[in-house]
This record gives sequence, structure tokens and C-alpha cells, in this order.
Amino acid sequence: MLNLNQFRVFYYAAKNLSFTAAASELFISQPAVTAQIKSFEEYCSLKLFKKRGRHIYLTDEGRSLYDYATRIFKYEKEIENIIDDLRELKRGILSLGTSKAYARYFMPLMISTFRKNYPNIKIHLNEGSSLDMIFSLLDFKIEVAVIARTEEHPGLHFLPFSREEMVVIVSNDHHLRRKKAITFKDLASEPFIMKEKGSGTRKLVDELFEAEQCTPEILMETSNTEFIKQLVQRGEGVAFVVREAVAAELEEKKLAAVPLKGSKVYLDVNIAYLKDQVLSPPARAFVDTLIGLKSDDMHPMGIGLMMAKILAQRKEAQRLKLKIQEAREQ
Amino acid sequence: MLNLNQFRVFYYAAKNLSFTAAASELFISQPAVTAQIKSFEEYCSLKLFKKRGRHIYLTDEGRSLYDYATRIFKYEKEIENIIDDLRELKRGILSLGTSKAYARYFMPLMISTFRKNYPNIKIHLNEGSSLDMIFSLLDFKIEVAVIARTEEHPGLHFLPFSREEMVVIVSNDHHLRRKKAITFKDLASEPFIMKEKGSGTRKLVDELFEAEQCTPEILMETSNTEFIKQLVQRGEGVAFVVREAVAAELEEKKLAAVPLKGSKVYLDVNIAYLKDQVLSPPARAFVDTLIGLKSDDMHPMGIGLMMAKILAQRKEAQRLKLKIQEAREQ
DNA sequence: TGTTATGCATAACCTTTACTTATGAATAAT
DNA sequence: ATTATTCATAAGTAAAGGTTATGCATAACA
Repeated sequence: MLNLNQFRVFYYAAKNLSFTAAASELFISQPAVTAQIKSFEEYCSLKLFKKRGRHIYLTDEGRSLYDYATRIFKYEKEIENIIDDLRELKRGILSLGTSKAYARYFMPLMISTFRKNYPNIKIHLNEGSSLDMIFSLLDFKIEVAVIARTEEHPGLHFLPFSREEMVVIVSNDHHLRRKKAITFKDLASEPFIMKEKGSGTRKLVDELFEAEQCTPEILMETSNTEFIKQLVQRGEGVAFVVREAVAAELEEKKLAAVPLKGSKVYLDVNIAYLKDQVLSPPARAFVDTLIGLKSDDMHPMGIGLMMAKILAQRKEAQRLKLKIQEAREQ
Repeated sequence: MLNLNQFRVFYYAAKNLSFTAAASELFISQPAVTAQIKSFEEYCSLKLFKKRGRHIYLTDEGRSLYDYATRIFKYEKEIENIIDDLRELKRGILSLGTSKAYARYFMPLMISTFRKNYPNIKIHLNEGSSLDMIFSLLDFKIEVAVIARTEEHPGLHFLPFSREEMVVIVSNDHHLRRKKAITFKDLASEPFIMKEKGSGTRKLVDELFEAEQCTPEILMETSNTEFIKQLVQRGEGVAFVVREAVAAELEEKKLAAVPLKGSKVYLDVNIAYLKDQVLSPPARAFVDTLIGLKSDDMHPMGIGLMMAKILAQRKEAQRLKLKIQEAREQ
């Protein structure tokens, strides 16, 4: 196999047509160059340099090899740049996962914030239930998941990110709508539309029913939240969803949220990643961005609040930008 | 600077997705691979492999670098092949020099014999006077010269190759043509057409005149033998040329050769190359080919004889070929 | 379900390679 | 003629790369 270290020394010597100059470019001594070239010539069984007096010249064979060396070491430089870029987040891939619900409502915000800081990182966004995403993490298909904390897993690290309020939604003309507060017993007698098994919402709802020793009458289960909304709107049943997912429909009075008796119900949104693996630079940066979003002094809050905060920040930034521009124009 | 040795180990590990397999392909132990990969990851400040249990996987960063590694090591293989080709004379350049006279009359034979054995070697043929060619040798412009042994040079090695008969040529209707044998005194009173200074012929002729204490009356001097022939044919003067150079004209009676009084005059043709430099494989092969042409048992002879010999060899080869073919067809 | 086989990591040690400094010889440059 | 430059050589040192032996985790297997 070609000794590429020797080949590099040859390249620099040929480029400069001087062993001394090559040595100083390579930050080694001149005898080191002499020795490396000698070894390389012996490996090739070819004389690559002709020497006369204190000058050296390439042989025809040396010239042939030099042409190729030029290309290989130009290529080497490229690779060095790529390594730098990968380290400095000027190039790379961020493999994310999230449940469909989050993907739809939170992810655009998260990703656009991330892309502001790291515009050259390609994002691969995976979707599925919280459980699917846990498997994807374990399979190295994704590096970071934004999911509900469904079940503990020894290999995963969960970082609380936000709490999303869950609401019971019914159609506008539903009989439960009149109630001031409903109980799980009320819900147990209603046809229920459920998120699919493995989803964070489903886990939470199942647990709530169990705690109240009720069993929901499941009309159907699906992973598609839009589908759930449609069915509820038609009065086919009731459902638990993240408030943010139906914010628009509640506003437009297409759906109604019925308060639960007792305290509000929240879904914990977490940033999850493998415990025993070092995060890649893009994944690390993404997690840090999310932690930054969560902010220093704020307690876990819903995405609605967070969005408001970010929009305020953006407005502030815009205002500052304008101010600077004004100042310049004066 | 990128450590290409480590990079190669990375490449083999990534290719096989196994350190053990990489180790056996590289003929080193598995811990050596582990160590090299570790060093390389530290150099990059990037994790290139994810490990779980006994299996390894490439990270996104690793995959990026692997793409480039594939190209660089494909290239390395190419270079190895080129080195082999250069050594085995399947590729390369032969830089030759010769005086115009020889180039015209001898070189085609020499070169075609050489190309029979080494069809992939490119030939660079330089032309000039014998002295020019000596300078070209010293300047590394050519590696081998086929020239007259004009003057000794301490740095050069001269290998006698053949002796070319020199003849005095005159026009057909020249008054000297009647003489049975002419002397240098006869020639001294004739307008003389000379090869240029630095040529082997010129050197020889000058020495002959000097030995006879005569001075030629030089009508003109030129490096162009064709021109000399033309002038002599028109009766403008007489000249010394290599017999082989006027073989056709003598045959066709366009020119006449007048015998010199005393013994015949010969020009020594030599293979010249630098004493202190190792010949490149093509140059070595060329010299060996010429030595082969000169042959074992034959004494230095003119190119005419040599050509006859080679033609005979070729006919013999042809005959054998036909015989083999006949044998096959039976 | 224990047992075996496999594959990477680590440690201690060794070999080879690459490099250093010091110096010499040859030759351009002054 | 003198000086400076450049490559070659020698002897010794540092660093890199390699080895064997062994451990640990985990697939694979019977």
C-alpha cells in the first residue's frame, strides 16, 4: 500500500523543486525530507528526482506522479475543509423525530429558530408516535426526538421542554357542552375517539381513565389528529387533544372545549435523546436551541406562550434593525 | 494536516462497518484499528462511529467523510497502478537525442525495434548536432543520445554502437570523378560544403584535413544534409557524408562517391548518456535494445549491415509465424 | 435460559517509522 | 577565493503505530 505520508513529502518537494523548501512548508527538517523521498523512491523502485550539485529536478516518472499528487492533495484540502465545516455547523445533518401532533403545531417554530442560527444544516424530520420515535432513537435513525414522556426508558435522557394543556373537545351542539365541568364518568358513557396506542396523548388519557376507574368506550383510534377533529365536529364522539392543536377551531367556534372537573390536565413535552451517545454537533446545537427557547427564568409553559414570546423577540429584533438603519441613514 | 494513514483505517472500517474486518483487510490487529479511529476522531473532534453492543454504525458526519474517502482511495489505487506501469515499462517517456543525420537514417529502425518491445512508451525525439545533444544530456533534456563521439566529456558515458563509412561525394560530371583515388590535397583546392560546427562529421573532417596539413576551402556550412546533397549534385562543390545518407543517390547515379587514397574513413556512432545518473527504465530498455541490435558476435558495423540483419530477422519471424499457422490449420 | 461466540475497548509493552541535530560535500553566488 | 546554499549522511531520539493478552457487552445458539 502506498505510504501517503511519503507521497505527501514527495509532492511538496516536487512542487518546490527543493527539499529545503518542502521541509519548511511541512514544518520538518530537511534531512527528514531527504529520508522520506529516499524511502518512497525505494518503494517505487523508481528515481523520481535527478540531482546535480545543489539542485534537484523531476524525472519523467516523477513528473507523472506529481500530476496525480496534485490532485490527491487538492482533494485532501477539501476534506479538511469539510471536517471543519462539520465541526463548525456549516454543514451537516440534523435527524429529528417528533409525534405528528407536535410536528404539525410546534416543529415549524423550533426548526425555523434553529435554521436562523445554522442555515446550512440539512434537517431530516421523522414523524410517528412517541413510542415509534423512541424506537427510532434506539435504532440511530434519529438523534433527537420532541415527544411526550410516555414511558421511562433506561437508555434515554428526557429533558422537560414544555407542558401542553389537554382539553376535551365536543361538537358545538353536544349535550355535554352545557355542563360547567365534566367528570370521567360523564366521558365514559360517550363514544370516544382516541389517538393510537404508543402516542403520548393516548398514554395520558388511558392513565386518567384508569385512575378514575372508568373505561372509555372507544369508537375508533387513529394517529391522525385532523381526522379526530373532523369526527368530533360532526358529533360522532368526544376526544382529548392538545389545546394548541384546536386553538383555531375553538376561536372560530367550530369546536367546543369542555372544562374537566378538578385541575387541568397537561401533557409533558420532552426533548429525548440517547443517554450513552455523544450528540452530534447539529443535534447538540438543536437541543441547546430548544433549551434557549425554554429560557432562563420561565417555568415550563405551553407552546402558545412560547410562540408569543418568540414573536415578541422577533418584533423587537425587527425594531432594533430598523433603528440601526435609521441611525445609519442620518 | 490530515493523517491519511488514519483516514485509510477509517475508510476500511466504514466500508466494512466492522473494525475486525478492517483490521484483517489491512493486515493489522483489531486494537490497532480501534486506536487509529480514536486518534482520527480526536483530530476531527467528531464522533464518526456510533457503537452499540458489538456493532458499529456511521454517524452522519462519518457518512459524509466516507463518501470522500471512497474517492481518495480509489485514486490511491490508480496511483499504485501507475507506479507499477512506470516500473514495468507499460507507461513512460523515452527522451532521446540524435544528430539530424542519424535521426533521418538510423533512428526509424532503432525506434521501431524499441516500440516492438515497449509499445506504450512515448518517445520524445530531440535533434541537433552531436554537441547540442551533449548539452541536452547535461541539461537533463534527454536521457540517451545516439551521436558521433566528437569530444570526450568527463560526465558522459560513450558506448560504441556502430561505424559509419564516410565518403567524398561529387557531382556525376565532376572532374575528380575520373580519379582512382583522391588525396586531401586534391580536396583542399575544391570548394567544400561542410556540416556545421559541433557535428560529428565536421569534427572528423576537420581532424582529417589537419592531419594532412591542409585547409579546406569552405564554400558553405550547414546542418542540413539534404541541402549538402543538392548542392553537390549541382556541382557547386564536394562534401564528406555518411555513405548510408547517400545510398539511394549513389544507386540512382545522381551522385558519385570518390575513393580516398589510403584506408577508408569511418565515423564512430556512440550511445551516450550521463555517467553519474541512473537511467530511467525506458532509457535503460532503449540502451539495452541497441546493445541487442549490435549483437553478441558481431563487430561494430555500419547501419546498412545492421538493417540487413534486422530485415532478415523479421523475414525469419514472418516465416515462423506462417509455419505455425500452417501447423495449426492441419 | 444458560452457554458460547463475536466484536470492540483497554492496558502494557514493543517495533518501526519518522524526526532531530550535527556535520560533510558539492556547487552556486558573491 | 570566500561565503552561502543545498542535499546527503550519521547517530540518536521521539512519536507513531503496532502487538498480545484480556475484559466486557451482547448477539447467537443449543
